[in-house]
This record gives sequence, structure tokens and C-alpha cells, in this order.
Amino acid sequence: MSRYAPAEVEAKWQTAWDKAETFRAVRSNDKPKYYVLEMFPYPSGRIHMGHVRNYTMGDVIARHRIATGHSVLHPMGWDAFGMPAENAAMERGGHPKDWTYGNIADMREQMKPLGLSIDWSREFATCDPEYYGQQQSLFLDFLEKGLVYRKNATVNWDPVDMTVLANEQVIDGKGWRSGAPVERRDLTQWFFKISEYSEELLAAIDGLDAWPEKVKLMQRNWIGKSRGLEFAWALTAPTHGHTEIDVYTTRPDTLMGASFLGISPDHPLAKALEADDPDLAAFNAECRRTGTSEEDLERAEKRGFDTGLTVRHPLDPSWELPVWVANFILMDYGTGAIFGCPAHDQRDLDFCRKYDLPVIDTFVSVDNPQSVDTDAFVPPKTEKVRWINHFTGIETATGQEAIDATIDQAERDEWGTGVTKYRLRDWGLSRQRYWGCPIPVVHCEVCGVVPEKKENLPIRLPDDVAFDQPGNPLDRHPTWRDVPCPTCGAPAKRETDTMDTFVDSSWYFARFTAPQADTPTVAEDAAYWMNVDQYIGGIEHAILHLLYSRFFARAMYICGHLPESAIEPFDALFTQGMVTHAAYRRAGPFTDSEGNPTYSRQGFLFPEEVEQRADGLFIKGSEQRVVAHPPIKMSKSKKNVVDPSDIIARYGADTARWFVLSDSPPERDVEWTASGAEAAHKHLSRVYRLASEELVDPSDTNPAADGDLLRAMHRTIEAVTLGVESFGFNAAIAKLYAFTGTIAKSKAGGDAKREALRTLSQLMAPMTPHLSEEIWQKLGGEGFVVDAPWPKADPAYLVEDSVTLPIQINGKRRDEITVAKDIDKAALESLVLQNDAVQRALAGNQPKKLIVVPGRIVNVVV
RNA sequence: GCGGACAUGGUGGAAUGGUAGACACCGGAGACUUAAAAUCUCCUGCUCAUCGAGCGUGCGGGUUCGAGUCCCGCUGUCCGCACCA
Repeated sequence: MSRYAPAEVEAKWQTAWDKAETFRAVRSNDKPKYYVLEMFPYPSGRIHMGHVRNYTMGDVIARHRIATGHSVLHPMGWDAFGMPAENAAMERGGHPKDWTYGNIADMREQMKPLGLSIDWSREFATCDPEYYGQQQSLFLDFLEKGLVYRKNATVNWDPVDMTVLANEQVIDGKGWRSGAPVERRDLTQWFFKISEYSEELLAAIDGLDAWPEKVKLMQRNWIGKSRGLEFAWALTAPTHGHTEIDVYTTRPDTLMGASFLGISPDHPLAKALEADDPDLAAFNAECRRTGTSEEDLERAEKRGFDTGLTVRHPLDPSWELPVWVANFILMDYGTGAIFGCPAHDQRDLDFCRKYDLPVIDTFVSVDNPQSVDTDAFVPPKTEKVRWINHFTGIETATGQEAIDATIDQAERDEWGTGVTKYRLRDWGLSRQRYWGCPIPVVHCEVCGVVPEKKENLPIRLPDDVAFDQPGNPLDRHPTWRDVPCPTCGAPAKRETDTMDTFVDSSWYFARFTAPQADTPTVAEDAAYWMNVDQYIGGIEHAILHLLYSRFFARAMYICGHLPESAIEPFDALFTQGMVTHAAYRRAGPFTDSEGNPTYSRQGFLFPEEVEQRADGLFIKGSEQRVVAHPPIKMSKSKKNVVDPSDIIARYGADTARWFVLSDSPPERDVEWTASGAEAAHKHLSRVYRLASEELVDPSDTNPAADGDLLRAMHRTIEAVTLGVESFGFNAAIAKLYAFTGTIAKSKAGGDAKREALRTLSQLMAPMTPHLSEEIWQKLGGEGFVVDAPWPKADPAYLVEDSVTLPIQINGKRRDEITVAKDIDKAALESLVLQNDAVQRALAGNQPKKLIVVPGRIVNVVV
């Protein structure tokens, strides 16, 4: 008997599959198609356990679909543009292109040993000119259809490095390299008109039946449809050409509680007033130092500045309210101006208390109007409350009814308009960076913005650039930048902004259907392979990537690049959890409330630096205490990365694949543990050993055992099939563990055992394809196990003759009873009433109630 | 701040509203062995304990014959917030 040698076995079968072109995706007339896709990786240089988990899940689905007779498309590519390549170039020298393609080659080499069922002939990287050239072509089509336009937008500006910063490069309001306070700056940039599709993108969510509810909810909230009232507040003294201020509110029912009017520091009026009030100019400038992210703005300390202006209440011209500039008002949402109602909005109340503004009593309340102190009363939209209608007096209504009534009144009396607004903003795609897809337009002094001619595509990134000075190297590359105008031929300048990398990932799934075509897609390939039947990726992409892709599919349909049936490109979505791992930190000088040491602010420690002693964790060979950090996502900075290549070298790919699927449900995080990997490996060795040993000891067989083994086998087929089809991989694996134990202990004959083991190898094949091929071959299976038809559970083996039912008394389990499967209800009831425990509980009385759920449970209520 | 999710033994987790803890790790006992490794068998939620009994799914309420599961309110942890990918 030979020991299981994964390195040899895995390489052998990978070569065999390659040679047979087992995973080449071919259009077929007689097979149903199945397109399974995992979110493609960014080529950071190393694959990590998260990748292994993601691709293994997709591989299980793909291999199961091959076995159920589908023509499967399972491709892989690289999301290859982005900042890390430029950062690497700045820090270590070299070129982003070399760095990226080098990483791709490395990662492909690390990925291949996993034995994934990928059609590598379709591989591409988004930084291939063949890919981004087609993307430029799409951009020009979108431009022609009016799906792209230019407008001003605010960016983070580093005044020292003279460069635009991403939100993640802004640390505590300062540039990550220069440390200089970041400013906001307006630039003219390109935008996709995604907001025009707000309603459609929202409504279509209802049809995404195989998407997780939480993702659909997040998308709905992100699109943020709201119905509200837009109306004007007249300035008591017009100024700088402004006579009134437009306000949008979703809570017009609280209008009679208004205390002040607030406008954004970026509101045109606020900007106009800067000219004659240096203090206001300084205040606005200070506000603009906050980062541009919504989180920064919302979490910043609420601050305001009194403009000295006043406005008249629309329902009572004698009621004058002050106008404040406030840093928490977003210019991007609504009209950039709000009215503050302290009684019914906590933020407004806090603001009024801070700046000593009047607080009007609640006029919407559970019973009668009452004063507020530190807690605002937010009127519920669905529950009835007493509400003061400014026209008809006190009424009882839900918040929603009050809102609707106010909007109706406003429209009838013509002082306001009911409007529907969406939180979703247009998608700004311009990036002031080198390593991205060039935007294919030229700026001509005569003709203005001129689209590049399609025959000139791809507009290639120049290779001869340097990163020794700040800013975008395309800006200072005269031979690339300075070109004649495509229309008039006059000297003109190329657009030096490149596209957001989200653009690259918004249509790659469509490109996989015809990756080498000289158009973005090919009609018949797209028609055959789209949609993606199963898309798998991280929850972190629940909003942006998926929403952008949904928009792109619509835009591509409008431009004739996708069939109408593909405007929702992902039929089913699964969001998998992360792979976490223990991490260690030095203990600090403080203890928590239970007296345990807490960790210091100093960084993390590698596991090899830590040792366990009788009285706790210490740095090896020292008295420095160490604190175990709860399992956390693997990352370099946490010093808790486990390299998949090391695991594969030690145990083989099948062990890594089995482990990442086994311990946790796929949607939840899984913690990598050495003991778990060890257990997975032991199991695979055991299965190999079972299949290699003499199957039967003739002195220890029992013909009756054949039936038991077959029953267990068919129950396992049923459970594993269900698990594989419903992302219950961990449950499927538990059943496979149990079935392996059953085979090992079975006293069945050789034929029955051989059949059981062959079936075991088939059921394990999606997870452990190499081991399964090896066993399949050993036991005389025909061809590859990957091509063998998926086993079917025979219902005849699934039925049981008798069943054990728990007996509950008042809902608590007290005994159990074994009865024939098909016993009739009356017979079962009389058996239950004779039961000792029931007799004791009844003490001679009749039961109040007897609940019998056939095949499940009996409950006696006394 | 806003939005979303999650919470079950020493650990990861299982459980169409119906026997809570499947399966695995850790731990314990034993077999095999000169010995070790490997392998195999059995035990293993907690408390009291002889049989057995009581308690038990983050906390507080509710619905139900019956709640880990459904509803309401908390607490804690994690994820996203539009220029990270």
C-alpha cells in the first residue's frame, strides 16, 4: 500500500486535463450552457487564502455542472490597472507595466497548482491594449449615445505633492506622503449618467431572485429613492443676485418646527458671501479641509457659521429665520440647503443647542405637543401620532400621511412641489493617474472636446514615463499629449486623465464570452454564454462594482453590444466570507475590566515570534507578554498571512481546497487553523488508504450490510447534491466525513464497497478533484471522474421502515417512541398515551391537547 | 454619523417553527508497537450526581402546543460609505 503523495498525483492529473482540454469552453447545440464566474483578482503579486476560497467555490460549482451535462464557461483574468502599480513604481522604481505583468505571471504560477477547471485560453488582463482598446471603443459609443458627459467635481488635493488623492490616501485629513492638510478642489471631469437609470436599476432589483437579500437591500438604500417637498424660502434682503433659497426635505410634516435654514459651504450663496465676509471665507475654507468622503463629512464635528441673512417662513411671512452655513450639509444631495427642525431631528437639535438657536416644542407627538430637552422626537412614518397640520389643526396621522398631506397642500397652494429624488450620483470616471485606460478624446482650442477616431484605437499608454516627480506623467509627456485635432488637424492636446478601474471591471464578464474579438463583444457568443449563471465574490463589492456592472450592461445593450436579455448580467450572486487567522500583539501596560492585559499600540507579531507558556503568551525567550488578537482578515500588516503555496507544498491543493470549504458556511468568515488543515489532510489520506487497501476481509463480511451501505450511499448522494447546489459546502463535507466513516466500518461485500468508494470519489471530486481522479482510476472507473455523470439518489433507498419520534410534554422532550413509518395517527396517539412518562405527567387526567406531527414529533399538553 | 450583517459547548460550526450541539478541532481513556509516529476503538455542553435530575443558543420582552429559528427593544463585534481593489 502506497502513501498518498499529493504533489505527484496532482501534477499528473493537471497534465492529463490540460492534454484533454477538459475545461475548454465550447458552444454546444445539444448541451445547456453554464457560466460560472468568480470576481477576478487584482494582481498584487501573491495569491492569498481568500483567493483560494473564492476560486474553489466557483470550481465546485463548475465541476458539478460539468458532471450534470452542462457546457461550462469558467474563465479567469486580471483586474490589472490601479494605484498599487504606480505606488510600487514610485517606491521601488521600475515601471507599473513590468510590475503588473510580473505579478500576473507569478500569480498564475501560484494558481495553476490549485487544479481549477479554468479555460485559460480566455485569460486576459485589463491592462492589455486589446482589452482597454475595446473599452475605449465602448466609451466612444457611450459618448455618442449621451451616456457620458463632463462637469465639475470636487477632489482631494494635496497642495505639497500637487496631486489628487484617493480617499484612502487621506489620513486624518492629511496627505499620506506629504502630511500636508488636504484641500478640496474642483476639476472638470467625465461622468457616466448612471443617475438617469436610478429608477430602472431600483425597480429591476425585484427581479434578482437569486441574489442575497442583504445585497439587494444595500443597493436599494444606495440608490436611495425618496419622495419629498422642494420649496423656496424668500430672503428678507436679496443679496448677490439671490432672492430665495431652494430647500428639499423628506419631512415636510415638520415644517412648523423650523428654527433655521442651513446651506452647504459649497452652496453658490455661501461662496458668493465669501467676498464680503473674510470670516465666512475662512470658515468655508476650513470646512473644505475635511476629506471628500461621506463618512468624513458626516463624522466631522458639526459646525456652523451665522451669515446674518434671514429668510421668511413660506407659510408665515412674518416669521423670520436665520441662515447658517453648516459643514454637515452636502452640496451633492438635494439642493444643498435644508431647514433645521430641532424638535424632530437629533442633528438639528444638537446644532441648535450648540449655537443657542431657538427650539420650538414638538408639534408632532404621541399625545400632545411637548418640549424637547436633549432628545429629538422623530415622528414614525408608519405609526399614528398626533400631528399639527398647519391648515386644519391637530390630526391623528402616520408620519407618511402627514408628509403626503403637506405635499398635497403645497402643490395646491403653489408654494412647493412634490419631487422624487435619488441619493445615487453620477459615476465620476476621471482619474488623474497614469496606470489606467486612457480616455479617448482630444481637447482642441477650435473644436472643443473631440472624440478620437475608432480606427486610431487603442490609444496606448506610452511606455517611456517616469515617476520621479509628483503628478500624472501623462501631463508632462509632450509627444504623447500633443497631437493634432482629429477633426480640424490643428495642434491639440490629448485628455491625460485615465478611467476609474471600476470601468475595467464593469464589463469583463461580457468580454470573456469573446476575449479575442476585435469588437467589444460578438453577438452570437454573447447570446450563447450570457448571463453569468453564478457570480461569486466578496461582500465588499455588494454596492459599487455590482451596480456599475448593472448600469454598464444596460449601456452596452443600448449600444448594441449585449442582447436585451443580458441587461441584468448576473442571474445568481453569492457573496463569500473572508479567510481570517489568529494574530498577535505585544501586551500593553493596561488591563481591561476583567484584569486581562490589552494590546499595546505597537504593531503585530509573527506567530513564530510567540510562545505559549504555562502562564500565558510571551515573545520567545523574553518576559514580554503577548496578547492574542481575535481572528482577523489575513494581511501583511497584521503579520498573519498564510501563503497558499506553502500549504500546497506541504499538503497538496486538495487539502487546501477541502479545508477552506469545510469548517464554516461559505457566506461567513472562516478561520485558518493549522489543526484544521491537518485534519483535512488526514481525512484525504484516509480516503486514499480505504481505496488502496484490500477492500474486504472475507471473515468479516455480512451480506445484510450491503443494503445498509447502499442506503447510506444514497442518502449521502442526496445530501451532498443539495449541499453543492445550494452553497452548503460545509454541510456537504460533514456528510462526506460521515459516509467515509460508514464505509470504513461496513462489513459489506467487495462490490458494494467498491461502488460506495467510487461514488465517494465522485461526490468529493468537485472539492478534491485530483484525489478523486486517482481513486476513480484505481477502482476501475471509466475515463475522468470529472466527466462522469453526477450520481443520482435512488428514492427506493431513502425511505426508512420505522421512525423514532420524540415525545414532548408541554414542549419539553421527555421520552421517545419508535413506530412504523406509516403508522396511522389514532394508533400513534394511543401508543403515546400509554407511555410511562406521559402517564406520570397526566396523573389520571385527560391531556388538554395532543399534537401529533407525523414523522416528526408528538407533544402532550397537560 | 448613515447603511448592512452577525452572535449556539474549550474551538469552528449543524439544526424545512418540531429530539439543540451533526461533522470537525482540542482534551481524556484504551488497542497496536521494544518505543515513538501513524492508525484504530470508545468518551467528551454545563451543574449536582448512583439511577437520574436540573440548566442551557449574547441580554430583556412577546407570538406559539412548541422558538437557536418569527416579532419588538437592547448590547457587542464585523463590513460598506461613491478616487482602495
